[in-house]
Amino acid sequence: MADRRPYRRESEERRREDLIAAALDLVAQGGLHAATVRAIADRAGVTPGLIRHYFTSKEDLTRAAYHRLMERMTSDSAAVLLGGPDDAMARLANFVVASVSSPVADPVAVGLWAAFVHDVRCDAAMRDIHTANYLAFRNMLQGLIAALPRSVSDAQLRSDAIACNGVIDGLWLEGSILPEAFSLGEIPAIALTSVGAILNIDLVAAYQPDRTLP
Amino acid sequence: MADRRPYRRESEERRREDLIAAALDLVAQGGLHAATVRAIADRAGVTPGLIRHYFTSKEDLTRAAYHRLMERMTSDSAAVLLGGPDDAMARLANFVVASVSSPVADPVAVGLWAAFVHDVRCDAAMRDIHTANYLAFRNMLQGLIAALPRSVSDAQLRSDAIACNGVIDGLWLEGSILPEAFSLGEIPAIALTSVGAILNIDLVAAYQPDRTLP
DNA sequence: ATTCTTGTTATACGAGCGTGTAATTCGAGG
DNA sequence: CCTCGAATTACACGCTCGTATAACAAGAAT
Repeated sequence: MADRRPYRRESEERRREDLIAAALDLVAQGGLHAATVRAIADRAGVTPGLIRHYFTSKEDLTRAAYHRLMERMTSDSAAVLLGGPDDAMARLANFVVASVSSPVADPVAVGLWAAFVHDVRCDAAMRDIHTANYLAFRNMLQGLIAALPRSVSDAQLRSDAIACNGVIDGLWLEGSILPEAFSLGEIPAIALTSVGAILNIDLVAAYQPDRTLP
Repeated sequence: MADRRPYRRESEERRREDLIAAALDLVAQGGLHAATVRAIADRAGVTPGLIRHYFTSKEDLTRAAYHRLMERMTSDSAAVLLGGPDDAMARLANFVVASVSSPVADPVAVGLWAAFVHDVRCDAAMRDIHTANYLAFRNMLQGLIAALPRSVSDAQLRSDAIACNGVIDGLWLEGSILPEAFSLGEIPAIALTSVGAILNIDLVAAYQPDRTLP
């Protein structure tokens, strides 16, 4: 037998990582139907058979990819809290702005996220992944709200967090799907004003953009 | 040849209608990949070939289905305005509640909507459909806000509409994807409070549920 | 050097996809 | 009642899908 394709052995972690990244790239670019086993393997630089060596089925890979996506989105939002100001209002304001700005808010990210929504509804494992990450995000937000110099009941705190999460998600969605419908900085400004109105504080004045970046 | 399937001739409008409804049903139930030409034809009670007689391609049918879906969602929200109270605040309150309640807010509807998001990003025709319907909804909301007894600038009115639309969309999304995470009536109540806070009015008191229904 | 494990490639299979094209049969107009 | 256009069915084609399985080779162990 002539020329068989040469290859290098890699760690399981590395291979799973590459396959997941390839799958997410393809879904982002061409939707769910573009992420076929052959295309994923090709982009990851391996042959299709290898996918079934690391994932029991394509569905298994899909779940892993969704898990990774949600992790990335939550951590991108949380990143802004590290090294930021200490003031509670400023921290909340920065978090709100980051959540409706790039890279969290991004046409590709929304398309990617939407591709999995149907499965979240129908697949229990997918729903668990979603629930955990949704609550993680909301609790992060609730923690920031709780740190504000106000005194409200626990029930009120929960309602405030849901409401603020709602307006952030809604603006994230609209700004990402239809970016050309809004002027530059319009969505972040509206997000600050709205969250401020819901919590009855002046978030616009509290916003402290990161001056360590150009 | 023996037994060929009997059939009745129907109007073009009726056939297109049935095929679109069948496609939407299938996407809602099993995602985009479940809406194959064969499955659509089967559900519509015809044979696959007929689809290409009324639509130039499957993509053409997909666009028509998305158009129909968006129409339905907007008109479901608008329906609450007909025959409702005359008071501007009450009209807005009812509209807000309807937008985050069944049938507008519904797990199936969200799954259906999400299935098309990727195409909206990549297909110009799909994006046009989306833009038109998004703006129609937002303008309807803006009209309700403009009718309130307040005096604000046009720019402020636009910002208010975007913000209210954002919180409505966000709550619609979260309540529909994860209904079990909220208690009964929690989402509508939060929607009223939030929109009221953004507009600085008491929407909760203004809400007048339709008493003609049981 | 040689062996052995197993990560990796190669290849095949059946099912289902969207799409063309020809054969039928419905039902309206004469 | 007959005719005839066209709505509808029937069928085949080429392709791609996810999966199964066998052959191979890389690299650590000896």
